[in-house]
Amino acid sequence: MTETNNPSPTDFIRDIIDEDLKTNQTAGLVATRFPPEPNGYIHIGHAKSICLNFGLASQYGGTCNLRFDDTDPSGESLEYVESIIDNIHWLGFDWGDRMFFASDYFEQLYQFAVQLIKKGKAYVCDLNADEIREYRGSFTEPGTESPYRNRSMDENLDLFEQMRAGEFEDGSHVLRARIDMNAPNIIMRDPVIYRIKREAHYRTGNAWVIYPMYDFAHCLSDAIEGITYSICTLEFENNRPLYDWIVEELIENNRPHQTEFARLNLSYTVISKRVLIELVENGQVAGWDDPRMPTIAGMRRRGYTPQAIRNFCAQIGVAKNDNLIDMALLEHCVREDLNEHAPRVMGVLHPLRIVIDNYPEGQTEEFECANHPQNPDMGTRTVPFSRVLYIERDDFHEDPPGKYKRLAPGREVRLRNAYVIKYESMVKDEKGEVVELHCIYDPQTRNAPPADGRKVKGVIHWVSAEHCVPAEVRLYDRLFQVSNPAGEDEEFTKYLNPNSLETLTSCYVESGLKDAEAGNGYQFERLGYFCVDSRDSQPDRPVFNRVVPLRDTWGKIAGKK
RNA sequence: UGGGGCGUCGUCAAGCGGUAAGACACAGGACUUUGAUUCCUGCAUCCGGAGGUUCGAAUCCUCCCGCCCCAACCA
Repeated sequence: MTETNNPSPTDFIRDIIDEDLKTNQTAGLVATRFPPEPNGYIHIGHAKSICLNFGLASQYGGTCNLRFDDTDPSGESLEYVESIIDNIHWLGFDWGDRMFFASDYFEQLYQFAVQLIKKGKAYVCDLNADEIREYRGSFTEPGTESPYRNRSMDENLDLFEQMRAGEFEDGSHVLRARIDMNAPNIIMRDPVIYRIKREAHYRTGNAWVIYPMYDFAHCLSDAIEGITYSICTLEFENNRPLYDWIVEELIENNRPHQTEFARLNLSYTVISKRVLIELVENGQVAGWDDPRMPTIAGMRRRGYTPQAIRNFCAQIGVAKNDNLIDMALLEHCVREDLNEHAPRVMGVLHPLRIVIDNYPEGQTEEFECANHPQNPDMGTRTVPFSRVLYIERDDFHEDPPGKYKRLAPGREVRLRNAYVIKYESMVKDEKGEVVELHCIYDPQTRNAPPADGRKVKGVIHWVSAEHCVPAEVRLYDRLFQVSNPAGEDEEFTKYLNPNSLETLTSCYVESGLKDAEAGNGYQFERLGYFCVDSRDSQPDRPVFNRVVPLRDTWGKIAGKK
């Protein structure tokens, strides 16, 4: 796969690796990992991390593991594991046989904990959660040592074994690292590394009632897998001293190192798993793969392409600045890819019936149309033409605004791939609404400019009423009305865009789209890119999702007035 | 408030002591049987602020200001 932009992106992480390689810090190895917790679907923010981790591995001839960080059974499930695997593959990355689960390391991790106890560096604490919090102190006050901090090694070993054996109630005991209750970094004030939780784990079932905490499991999982670069987001920067502490206590050689980068934020949406789960559970979207969701599944169903997402991730770069990336950049990447690859077709979203008065009744002819104006290799297709057509309601104006160059009383316009037609008359209903147009066509203009040299500026799309197929089209807009919903003080749902989905049920698309395959993307000329919905589309009743509209210079001009 | 991190164009982001890349966005223009695509052109005398070091500073030093993260038995 070739990225079209940023051919050789550089960033501070690559600088670090280059330097390490130069000074032989990792024996020439670059081993990364992508470590999702299977408690939700992955989103565009994860894509940034996936592109970084897998990208590094491929760039430096290293490896990137997929590791499920499944140390907290609540909320984790196989469904999520499967969706994550599917989504990463779809994005275009592969981990070969290097798929791992932190839960597979539970026994090893337990033994590491025992080792820590034997070194006098961990103890079983009987304080409850509230008490632990109180003893922890605050930003300004140091913590207080737990009364259980100085238990003997044997007692700790015995108690920890009992914890594992299920002798204690949930929450009654925890295993804590014995570090420093006065540490200015609160994370280092004897952090909890094991808790008792009687909850079935989706993989280990009821084999365990104690589970390791992230800080303990993650760094050791990295070490077990021989990870050289453990790349995570900025909010874990505070945890790095603990990461290093654990690794230094328990790992002799080839210790992994953590490097943090800024997570992605995207305008007009929100990409925190917690919030996305809420949207799904409250029914504010139709599911994890709702095309409005910033999830990989949602973007896929919407019609975004893996290449577009990868290009986007390359474009945004990797740094440590907090950021809010303009959604317009993502849309640009999507258009850029679709412009090159999507076949052109015609579809009418808001149909207006038009009769070509001088075209013989019952006659049909076929036009050969290019599937891509700039790329003849994409071939042609035939599109039927007849006396009665549908055009876009918007392409006719009874009283056209300035610079408008489409159809209007007295005007001529080119029917895309077909004839030039001229306005004759209109038919209105009792409400004064235009319901039908009558035009005449110029037979000389088939594939040719008007013989007398007159210029016809406007070009509009159309479908033949007799041949077209009815379709449903779903128009999507930004999920939120404010650029940074996560930054608002009030509940984010207040800023949901009520018009993020508009369903059009009486659209017509050209006949060739009758059996369009799910997932296929097309450009509906002059409108935008559309993708056959993978869930709801039927052979005789296709459903299209608008991936992204075409850039609309006219809309800007018209919008200004 | 203690600790950690970050401040370069509207949004991202290069830059690593030698005089501000690039992308998106935006604004003009050319071409066009998609008001699309493509193609030109413009868009930070200035790098959070103030001092200082230096022949020379976005890059080094000092102080100040602002934003983000940490007080889950979540990750």
